[in-house]
Amino acid sequence: MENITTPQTSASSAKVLNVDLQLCFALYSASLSMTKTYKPLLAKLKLTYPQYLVLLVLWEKDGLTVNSIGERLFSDSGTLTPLLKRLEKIGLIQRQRAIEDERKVIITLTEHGKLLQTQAADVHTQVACSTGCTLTELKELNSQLILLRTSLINKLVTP
Amino acid sequence: MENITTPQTSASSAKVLNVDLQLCFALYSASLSMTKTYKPLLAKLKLTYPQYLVLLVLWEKDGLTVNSIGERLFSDSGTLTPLLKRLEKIGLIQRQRAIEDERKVIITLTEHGKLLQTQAADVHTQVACSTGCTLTELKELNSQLILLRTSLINKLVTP
DNA sequence: CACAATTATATTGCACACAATTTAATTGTG
DNA sequence: CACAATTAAATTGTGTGCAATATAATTGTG
Repeated sequence: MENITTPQTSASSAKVLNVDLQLCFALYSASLSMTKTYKPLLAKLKLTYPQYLVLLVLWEKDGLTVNSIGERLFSDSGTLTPLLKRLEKIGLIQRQRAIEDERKVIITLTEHGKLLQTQAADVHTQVACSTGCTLTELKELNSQLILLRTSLINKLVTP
Repeated sequence: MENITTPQTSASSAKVLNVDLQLCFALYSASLSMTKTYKPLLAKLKLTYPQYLVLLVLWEKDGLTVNSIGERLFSDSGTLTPLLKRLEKIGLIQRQRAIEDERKVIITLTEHGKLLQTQAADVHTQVACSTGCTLTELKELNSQLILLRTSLINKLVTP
């Protein structure tokens, strides 16, 4: 689309414009496409993708606080509180204040919530197939995105 | 985190679970981080990232219909109509029905909207720097994400 | 030309994402 | 111990993202 003649040192030149711009959009649109791919599969379990992420965290380690879940998923109480209330409403989790520190809310899976893990197992596989990527590709892309995310988050806190 | 012993043919094994799971989440969280990186930069221009994307499209080619913009950005009227109304409200674009086909709404940049392009030029560069990637890396990641997106979208229409 | 089908946008409703503020509990300090 | 500071969630408000539906204009067909 445009010819980049900048040397391969760092992405600081004005010529970078379109490349980085394209990357951001590629990231943004690929992420939305991924969510759309998950949607019909998760709909069978009556879940949204963010709700599914919370369950993944809880299936790995149950009884976490809202904050711990938020740290794992890079989101805060403004997002999590209403989401968790919905998960509670459909009977997948329980929310209860910690006895030793009543500021904390402990999230626990119900039996139904635990059982859902088995049904959800297929979901991953189907999405992985839809990516059309090999395992190696998935793993490489994964590492690159994690590096990118780390870089972006670090620049956020210390600009 | 877990040992994958599946051969490198396709991502269809049950062992894939956590890897693809990580990729989807890496994509999701990297995309959100990117938006957060843009946020303070775009706030100076009183823009959100999706609004900025619409302007990018219009700066490239003005006078498009809602649909054309939607095709470019992979989004529909449900998202675009309110977004475009906000851009109109802050005086960056104009919305007017096409005279030859009154179902269509033509989006045109105002003078203010055109002038904003200059001020927005810095934004790309700053975000590119925050990625901590070289140009080569940005370009490669970009291509991979486009491939991934294409694959996902194709699987969506023909499952 | 009437009228069903199609097309383009708008509307509605729900679920995030996130900044900013509030509330309530706990901790630290004099 | 009182009280300011801190911490953990919840709340509020704005802006998407998207499915489903509605509305209005245009096109295709008999």
